[in-house]
Amino acid sequence: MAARMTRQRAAVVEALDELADFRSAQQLHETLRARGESVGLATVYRALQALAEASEVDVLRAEDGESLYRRCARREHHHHLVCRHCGRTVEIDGPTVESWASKVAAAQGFDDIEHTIELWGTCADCRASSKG
Amino acid sequence: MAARMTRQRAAVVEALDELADFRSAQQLHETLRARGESVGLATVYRALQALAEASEVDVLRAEDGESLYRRCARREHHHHLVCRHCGRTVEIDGPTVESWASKVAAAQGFDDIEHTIELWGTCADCRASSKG
DNA sequence: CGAAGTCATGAGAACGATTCTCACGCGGCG
DNA sequence: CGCCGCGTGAGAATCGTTCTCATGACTTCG
Repeated sequence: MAARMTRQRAAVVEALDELADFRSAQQLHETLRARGESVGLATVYRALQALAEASEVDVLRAEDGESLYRRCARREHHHHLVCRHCGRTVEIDGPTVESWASKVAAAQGFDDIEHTIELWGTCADCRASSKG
Repeated sequence: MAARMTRQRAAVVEALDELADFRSAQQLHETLRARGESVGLATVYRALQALAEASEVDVLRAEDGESLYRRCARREHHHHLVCRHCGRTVEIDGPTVESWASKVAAAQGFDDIEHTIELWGTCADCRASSKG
């Protein structure tokens, strides 16, 4: 049942493992190309989709709507603080937030609650280089 | 400097005022068509863009990436609890969440923090009709 | 080892939302 | 009332993503 492990999928996973930060499918595709690991773009998308379904990677949407992927350290529910310039990512949790979210939603009679909580900012490095 | 008030823009604003919930540009376009208020799709997009810039409407991204627009009661920062089926929306604030977000971000050395906090769920009505 | 079946691949087409182009027309000031 | 410039709209263009379909790579079975 598990997805067949092919050269291409292995390459995608490997690339994700090395890049600690959120990357778009297209960026990953280019990275693989640059490395000589030729993989079709469609395959990259499929691999990412499969990984996302298996909770092997986290997905989030950049402000322009592009999907970004990342191999996270923990598979449990968590959120991210992401640098909007370089993609640098810090995993965070917010137990307070979680309970607040479900409380609020329940109070309004809503069910099947999901929440999107992402923080975007400029990391110290990017701030330094833009001011330098 | 202010945008020129044309029949088309007025129509978009009016439609937003009547529809309390988040709607996509395309839905609004159809609504206007249906009413006989013929407005080009491009114009709807432009109007919404202008309104969003002026903070006259709130924008958020549906799970599939489509942009949804809504005329909110308050112009101050707030969040939303949205029914993913019908778009029904409840405005919420989370003072706790706000401070948590900035604290966490600052602790990591991030600047220019923005946060995305949206709650998605199924409202009571949609739950009833899907179970009926 | 070889055959057959299954699932993966990849190039390009298709898609859907959004933006752009550009000729034309309305809005508002003088 | 007339001019100038922004707004409009139809369709083309863009861009990320998904689909199609012929081909290729494993697996399993003989």
